[in-house]
Amino acid sequence: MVTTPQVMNQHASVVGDCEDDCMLSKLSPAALQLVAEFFKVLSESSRLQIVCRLRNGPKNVSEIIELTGLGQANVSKHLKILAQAGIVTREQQGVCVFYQIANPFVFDLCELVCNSLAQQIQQQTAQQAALDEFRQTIR
Amino acid sequence: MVTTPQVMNQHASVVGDCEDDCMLSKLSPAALQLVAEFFKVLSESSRLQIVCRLRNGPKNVSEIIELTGLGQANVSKHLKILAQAGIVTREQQGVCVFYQIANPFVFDLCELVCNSLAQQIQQQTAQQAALDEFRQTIR
DNA sequence: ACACTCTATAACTAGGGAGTTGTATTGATT
DNA sequence: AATCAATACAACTCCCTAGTTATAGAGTGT
Repeated sequence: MVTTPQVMNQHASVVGDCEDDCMLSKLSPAALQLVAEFFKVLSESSRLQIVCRLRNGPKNVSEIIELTGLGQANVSKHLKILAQAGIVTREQQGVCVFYQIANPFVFDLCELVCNSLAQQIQQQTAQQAALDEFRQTIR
Repeated sequence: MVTTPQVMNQHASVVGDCEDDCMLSKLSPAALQLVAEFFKVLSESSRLQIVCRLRNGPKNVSEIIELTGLGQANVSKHLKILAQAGIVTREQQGVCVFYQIANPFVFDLCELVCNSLAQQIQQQTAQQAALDEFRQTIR
């Protein structure tokens, strides 16, 4: 299922067929697809919720179910997707299965997005305030 | 359509109802939803391709269509989604409409993901090499 | 006015994925 | 061995969305 060798080749070709002044503007479709798929894994609030719940240490599935309020089968599917994406790792201990964050850089990603969103909202509210002010001046 | 005021309230409540040792583990559902929606915008390779094409400066729609090979209506829809997410900005010049990256931090996001994926692949190939080596020793 | 180009939008189809329900599997307990 | 609890998986439904086709609108030159 995973096209690892192809990816490596594609990644090598990224440097090769560069016509623009910037290499990143001529990314191979396969590499873009990989990045997009990674973002897709993080693009569901349920999965994001699970990831956040694992922020301060490993948790087993039952704990995740209880913390998130999601259905058992649903959580199981999401954890599989997160594990396949390399975002979490799986470790069985007896009858329980513990999941934990594989690479904490996902929190860097989330923080970057949060900052950007906060900035956007701040700008919007500033514009709103300016509009309100203008509305008063013409009254 | 945009739930800006609610978001602000939710964001304020994030700090409030914190029971864990880490605030981020008790994120409000609304905030998570916003972050997830942002990731969703970047989770389509066509949109990611458009973003990458805009890396070295603004481009009008026709140029984007030509560079990406996507259909005209399709590109128009994607650009609308990107603009609504605040990833690109729109500027009309006569009959042409130029789009450009609103906040270059999206490239930081992509780079972080790329690095992580490259690291994963590297580990996988290392494991593959170890397996091949082992296979030879038992032959 | 007319024709032409560029961009946006509406309507439609097909495919994918989230959530649910039911079931299977695996480890622990008695 | 039997039972119970924890987790995974299969099958199903419903909704969302990417892409396409056709059309509309807006700016430009003749």
